[in-house]
Amino acid sequence: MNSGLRTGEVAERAGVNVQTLRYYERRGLLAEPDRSLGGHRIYPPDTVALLQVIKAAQRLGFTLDEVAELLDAGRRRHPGPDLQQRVAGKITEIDRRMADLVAVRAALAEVVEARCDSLTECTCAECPVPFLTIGRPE
Amino acid sequence: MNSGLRTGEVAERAGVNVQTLRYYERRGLLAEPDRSLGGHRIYPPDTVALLQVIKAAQRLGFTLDEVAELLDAGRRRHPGPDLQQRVAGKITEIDRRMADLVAVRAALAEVVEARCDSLTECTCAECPVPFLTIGRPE
DNA sequence: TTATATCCGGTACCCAGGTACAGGCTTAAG
DNA sequence: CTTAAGCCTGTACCTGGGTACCGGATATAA
Repeated sequence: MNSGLRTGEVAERAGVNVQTLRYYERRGLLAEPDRSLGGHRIYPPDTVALLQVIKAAQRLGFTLDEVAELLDAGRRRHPGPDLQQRVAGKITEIDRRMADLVAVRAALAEVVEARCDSLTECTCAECPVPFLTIGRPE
Repeated sequence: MNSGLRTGEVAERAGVNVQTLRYYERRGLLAEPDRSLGGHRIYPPDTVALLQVIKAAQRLGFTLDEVAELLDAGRRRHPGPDLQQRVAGKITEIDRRMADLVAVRAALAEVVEARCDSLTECTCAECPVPFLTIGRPE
């Protein structure tokens, strides 16, 4: 009787669109759930948490493919250095991104402080197009 | 004789595709340049720098629309608090993003340290699904 | 002058990540 | 039992940010 949520319930609780559930299923992020006799999906309740994990990872710049990989690298036990390695790689990536953000934040803060009037041809001698050198291509 | 670059030159120097120049023109990021008698675009040399600004801004998470706005908010003088305001807004956004990154970095570092074996159901008591609470929806 | 490299505009396509719609079946409440 | 709400599959479409291809015109060097 209890446990088992329908698509609509899962979607609402996780704050995603119903279609998105099916999309994630196709993409391999959500396992195919059991079905009711009539063919309706019945999700285990922790699906909501899983979706939150997915969304969190996504907000942090992982693509859906990466999320999928991470999840199932995690699921097939035997820790393996696999997950460890991926995670380490991601940390490096994050560090790079943070460095970029720090740089741009500084640049933007300068723009504010100096009361710059333009990003491209600011007239205040002190901030010669601060954007130019930021976060250059890898 | 001198000054005035052709699409190919600009593209190469700025490290972008030739098509991208035309695309940016359509999007209003690049002004329509002068043309040769035969109709070929002739760009002022600082276009290369402008493209670098655009690319930098983009890497930092501004959409092309935002970049376009920022650029022409900047171009029409009378500094106005307009640019200042937008920039301040972006700083706030960046702070949020950095906080997220810091959080996830910490979470990932824990995963590594604790030798977690899964992101969703790690067996090591100390790291109960660290991802879950990170960077929640605004 | 003629070959070769570029450029032109227009249109079509690509990828990621969803979202919408149509037409039909299922489920839960009354 | 009826009926509305919800779900099903399949397919089409959307946004953002480009990229590719076409047939034809231009530019430049030998």
